[in-house]
Amino acid sequence: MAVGKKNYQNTILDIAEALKLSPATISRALNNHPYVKEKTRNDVVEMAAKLGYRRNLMASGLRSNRTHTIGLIIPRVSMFFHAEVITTIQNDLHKHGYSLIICQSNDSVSMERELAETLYSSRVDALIAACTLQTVDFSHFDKFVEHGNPVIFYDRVPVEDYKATLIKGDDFKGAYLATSHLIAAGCKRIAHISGPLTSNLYQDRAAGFLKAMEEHQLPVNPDWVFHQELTQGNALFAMQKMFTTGAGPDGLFADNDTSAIAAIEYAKEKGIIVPDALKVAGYSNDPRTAIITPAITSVEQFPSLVGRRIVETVVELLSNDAEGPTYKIEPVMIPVELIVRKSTSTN
Amino acid sequence: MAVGKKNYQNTILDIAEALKLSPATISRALNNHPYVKEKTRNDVVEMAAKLGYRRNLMASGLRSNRTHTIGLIIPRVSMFFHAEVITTIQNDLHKHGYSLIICQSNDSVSMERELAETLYSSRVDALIAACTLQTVDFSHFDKFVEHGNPVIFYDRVPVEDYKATLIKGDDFKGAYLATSHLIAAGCKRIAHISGPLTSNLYQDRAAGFLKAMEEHQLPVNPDWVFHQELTQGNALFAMQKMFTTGAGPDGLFADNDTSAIAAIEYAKEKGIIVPDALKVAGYSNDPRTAIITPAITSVEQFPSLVGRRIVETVVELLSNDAEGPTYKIEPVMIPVELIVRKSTSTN
DNA sequence: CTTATTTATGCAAACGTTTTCAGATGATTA
DNA sequence: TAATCATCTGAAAACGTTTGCATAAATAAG
Repeated sequence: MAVGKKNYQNTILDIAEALKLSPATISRALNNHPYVKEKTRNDVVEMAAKLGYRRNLMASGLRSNRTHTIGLIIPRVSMFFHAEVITTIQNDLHKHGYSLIICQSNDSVSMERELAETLYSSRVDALIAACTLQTVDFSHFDKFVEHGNPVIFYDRVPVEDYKATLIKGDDFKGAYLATSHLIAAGCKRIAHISGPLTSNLYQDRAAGFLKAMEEHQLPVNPDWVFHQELTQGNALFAMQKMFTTGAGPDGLFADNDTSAIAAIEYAKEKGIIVPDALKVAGYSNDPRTAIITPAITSVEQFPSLVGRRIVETVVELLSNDAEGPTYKIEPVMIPVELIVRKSTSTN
Repeated sequence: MAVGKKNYQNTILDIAEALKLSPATISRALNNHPYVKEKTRNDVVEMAAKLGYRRNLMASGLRSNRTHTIGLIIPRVSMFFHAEVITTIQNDLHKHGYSLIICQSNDSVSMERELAETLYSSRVDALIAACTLQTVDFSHFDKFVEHGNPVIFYDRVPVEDYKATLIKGDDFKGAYLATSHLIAAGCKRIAHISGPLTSNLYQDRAAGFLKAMEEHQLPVNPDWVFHQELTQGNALFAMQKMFTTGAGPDGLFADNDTSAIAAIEYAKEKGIIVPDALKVAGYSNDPRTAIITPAITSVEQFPSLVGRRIVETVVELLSNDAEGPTYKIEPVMIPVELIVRKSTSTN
């Protein structure tokens, strides 16, 4: 049940001693400093490998003020969109020699604050954040900005001006496309299950929805517009509310796929035929939308493109070694695309 | 487009100066050292808050040889099982004051090696790893073991003896339960879509499958046992192979849900009625199994329990500050449970 | 052949903590 | 009152790198 702990360290000094060189030269050799003889460099690299040397990032970070580590704060890793984004971010960052510390806020603002503090303690070179839906105060990110560390917001971004880079999907357009599509498919009485308006995401989607309705002079029934946390339970509740009193809607635009799926399941149970009696469109193109019967029309957000853009931005901002800008003024926009499936078909 | 970079640091020395104390006292106050006066401690904490001080983890880690950071290597974050495990690990570790560095190997052995090196460079206090299916050589983890850092393997674990802690699901039982259930539901000709036998996971599941078949004296058709990467494409290919020549199987046990889902979709397309003509069971209880029609019987692996056990183990091993054991000899077993759904129903 | 320049190395001081050791203060006991 | 002990604090040395400055060796220019 027990085993002893060896504690030998292979440091730069061990290599120096073995080669009768100074630690400074070893450091330079390993960092590809130009002023080090070819042969010396080879010797050093060889000896390092032989001794199993691995740079101590704490020592090097402490001295050089760069950790080659990026922090990431997200609401949950398990959401499809975020999982995809993370994957791309991590892979791409790795190519550039950066590590990633991933933290989940569980959609709690206080946790988000704590995590920001922790990541600051780790002195990450930059911070990537998809904030909580409730985050309206962004002061916990100030320290990074003041310290000159790039901060990149994506998905859920601050509305006010902030010295950070924004990377956002075209939520207005996504909602507009989905709603217009429902209208084109013949829907006249369209409901909207929206997220809370504290987040820019849902503000934009609500605007896109309204714009499409307005353009086709369709009335918006206020009893059919829900601003709520986008959970399965809430969606079922909304469906119940709409379908137990009088004629329900003939079209539904849901701000996420979990809600759309719940709606479909409610409809199935109540014998409401989708898409004949009710057409449904969701958001995010979660893989589940393709599997359920009927498959659900949804808005693709290109998560891996989001991830790629994020890394591009981070790397660019960090390469401005000394005195470059620490953020981009113009937000980076990611396109959206409507993926049409059975749930909105007309025959 | 540009913004200047401020570079003030709030260090322990700033607090010391402001309070006319020595840095040593500040450090002790912040670390709850017993020998520091109540009032002093309060003053320090207050001033630290006022100055927005945050401990520099690199400096502290360098000195104290503890980073309070744990490394995690997994094949992919986007797989449901892993996403759940991660979530729990991260949340629970955070409660104990540890951060988590998550790395994806993308199921590539060479990437896994690289990541292990990187995490060693970061001098994480412990390493948690779910290895690649192809990982048979575990030497890249040796450094951690030699250095006295706990290594915890889960899901995919080394078969040979290794000075690390193993946390594994009861794969044998899971496969046995699923197969027995198919047999009880009347299946006589059962196929098995298995993963590659390089991994203990699939060895155990294969054994469980065979055991159940044997117990009921059912013959195993070698043409209906596939050892392959568990992708959608491979599963479709397997289905095609089984159903284009002669009478296909009347039962299928798939080692993951992606394969089970692909099988259902193949069956739907070819007009093979599930569960009447073919019963299907999967593994992992992916949320998609509950949504697809028919819903799929699958083996629940309790990912969040896995995560909880992992953290318990890590914390315990790390609390043996100086000279405790660095691993547990007995593997920690996580139970499984068969979740029965429509895809195996008898009427 | 000297002098300037480039290339290659070493010395030593940082980086911000923690921790050992010793010293100071105050309380308690002989 | 002196001696003992527990409680507090400070000085200084680490931890393993990187890097500015100085110097040495090799090369180029005058």
